Amino acid sequence: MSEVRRLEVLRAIVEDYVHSREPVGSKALVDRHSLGVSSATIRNDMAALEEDGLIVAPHTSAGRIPTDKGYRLFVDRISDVKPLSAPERRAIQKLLDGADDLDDVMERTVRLLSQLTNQVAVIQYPQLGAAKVRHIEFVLLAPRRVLVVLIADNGKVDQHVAVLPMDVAEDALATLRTAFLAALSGKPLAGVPHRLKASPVPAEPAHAGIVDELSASLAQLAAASSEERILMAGTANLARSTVDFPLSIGPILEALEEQVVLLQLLSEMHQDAHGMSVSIGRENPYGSLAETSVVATGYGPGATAKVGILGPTRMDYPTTMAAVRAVARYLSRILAG
Amino acid sequence: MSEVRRLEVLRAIVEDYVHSREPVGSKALVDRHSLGVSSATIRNDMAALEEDGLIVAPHTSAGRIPTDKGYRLFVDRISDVKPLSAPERRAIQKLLDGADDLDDVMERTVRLLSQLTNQVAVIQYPQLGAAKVRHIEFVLLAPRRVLVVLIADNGKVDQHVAVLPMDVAEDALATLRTAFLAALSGKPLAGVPHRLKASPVPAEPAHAGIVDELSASLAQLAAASSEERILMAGTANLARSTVDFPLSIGPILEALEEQVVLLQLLSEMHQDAHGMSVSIGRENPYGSLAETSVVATGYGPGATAKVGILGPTRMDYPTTMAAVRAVARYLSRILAG
DNA sequence: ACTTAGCACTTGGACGTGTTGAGTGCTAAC
DNA sequence: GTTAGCACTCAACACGTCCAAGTGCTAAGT
Repeated sequence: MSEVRRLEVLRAIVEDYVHSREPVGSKALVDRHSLGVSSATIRNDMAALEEDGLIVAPHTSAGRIPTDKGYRLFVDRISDVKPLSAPERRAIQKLLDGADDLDDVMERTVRLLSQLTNQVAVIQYPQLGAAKVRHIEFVLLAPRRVLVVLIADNGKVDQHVAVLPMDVAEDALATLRTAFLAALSGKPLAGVPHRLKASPVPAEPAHAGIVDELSASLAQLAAASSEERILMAGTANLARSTVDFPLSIGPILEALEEQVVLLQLLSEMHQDAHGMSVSIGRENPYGSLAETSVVATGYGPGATAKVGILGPTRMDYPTTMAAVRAVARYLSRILAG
Repeated sequence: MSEVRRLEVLRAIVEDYVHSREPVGSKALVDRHSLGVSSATIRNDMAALEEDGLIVAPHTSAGRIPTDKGYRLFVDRISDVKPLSAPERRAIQKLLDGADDLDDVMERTVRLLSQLTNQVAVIQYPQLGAAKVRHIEFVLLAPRRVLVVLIADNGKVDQHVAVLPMDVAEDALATLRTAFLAALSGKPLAGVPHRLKASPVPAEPAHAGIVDELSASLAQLAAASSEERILMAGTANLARSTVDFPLSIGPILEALEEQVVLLQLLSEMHQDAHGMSVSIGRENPYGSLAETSVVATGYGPGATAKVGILGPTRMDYPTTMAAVRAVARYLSRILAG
């Protein structure tokens, strides 16, 4: 019983099952693939594969379907990534080159990826802990309300309305801005809260309350800005892929809305040799995503932020992985340029 | 055959059907409601209601369910809005009072409303065409890349990266900023593109290309900023409400991702005497939302922006309308304060 | 030591049939 | 205008039968 043929059989089962969505039997296999042996031999191989926990039969007289473990072996050892078609590559390039804003890039990327894979696409904003303070702006909205704007050197802008304990003049505010800017400009966002606490910005006693309030706002902004965010697209694709299993769509949508779970999931995934992260079915610890696989990869400087897709365990891994990888590469290029 | 009893029967049918999700027959009606007449009489009334197109029978030997027209009559003439419970009111107040940012307010509102109604909640950002330019900022990111930030007086901030045709010094940029600010400060966002075109900001010949580029960026920003945006939450609720009709969820999710459709829909709805807008089933022109009703109302200054929910035609209109109205009122109060 | 043909066995799904119960419309009496 | 009574319809359910796909096993073949 040759070892390599057994893997070949597993590959055939995975490919057929992904394609047909139906358990695949020994007869069907020898018909569709030229394995050079009879169905009886295949049956023996299948029994061995089942013994190893790589495939299961839903019921006695049905064909086999891959288990999570089977998919895992398939992804790790059997499948070869198939490159994208030329038109697909052109589409990626064309769409992403048209973007200007960071927000725009993120949005286009996630839409593109969801269309390319027919799955739900998610993208994590570049992690900003390493980003530095580029600019600070105070804008007087009303006598005691100041819009505090913090601009990071990677183009991300966040704002927050601070309510002051007393009135403040425009020019006093401008002076304060200069002081804050001198203290923080070029410093990493992540260190802002600590820095403000350790060495407060000096101020006339009359303005102490104001400075405190502004410091608090800036600290909060810096924290919020280095907090991670997620964008997603293609949730409608869920409906198609779970059409035969409509119960499961609710929990998945919930998990998607709960960004914390997604962030956790993305950050916990460990990359393989090629920098791709794949989590299959119950490999992830979230019950509501038990039937769901995630294919992701890092992008951008240091490949710290993740971009990827989320779909049913029964998915076309080679093609999906190719799409995710290609998009991430273009994306990194765009962000670097 | 009394006219008022016929409406009473319609009301009973709507209420029972919304509650049970099953066609309701004459016998069940007299059991659950004390109408004071026999089932045979109800049958006559039902026949009349069906004649009027207010209810239909899915098949010969089944009970009746309301038509869109039936729901319409129910909403317009029969139902009375039931006030929210005290705990619900407290929850609204507590949650919304904790918000600071405009973005934060929007997000909290939409989450709250989706939880309150168990439906998909949507909210349209306050329309910004009437907002005015509060502040402009140019931030040099790289030799020829300038982050253009436009701050409106309602607290909304938008940014865009402009790529200049030549290098520019920090101080020259500061001078330009002052010039732009002088020209645009306090002017309505909507008028910015035209204003820049009609009377361009003066510049030394050497900076002409730069000024053009910055003008274009600002014009684009102003246009994008007065463009309408939508936030939504609770899509997972769709799964529950369409559990017996899983085919329909896909198109609805698509429509939700296509913000243009939603904006169109919200803006086209006409308000009733109480300021509420209700669109029932096929009353809206979008095929994919044929089974979907929308309950919305305006909020904020002038009640121009809309907030509301979206759910199956078979929904509890009185309760839903009460929740939407209450949230919109609190929201208006918050934004005004 | 593998491979293969053959065969008995299992079983979900498709199909046909009968039964039931909720619900209707109609008619005739009140 | 209301009601009791009745014949009728039809989806839903429960069975029973049949069939095709698929399996595991055994014995023979290379």
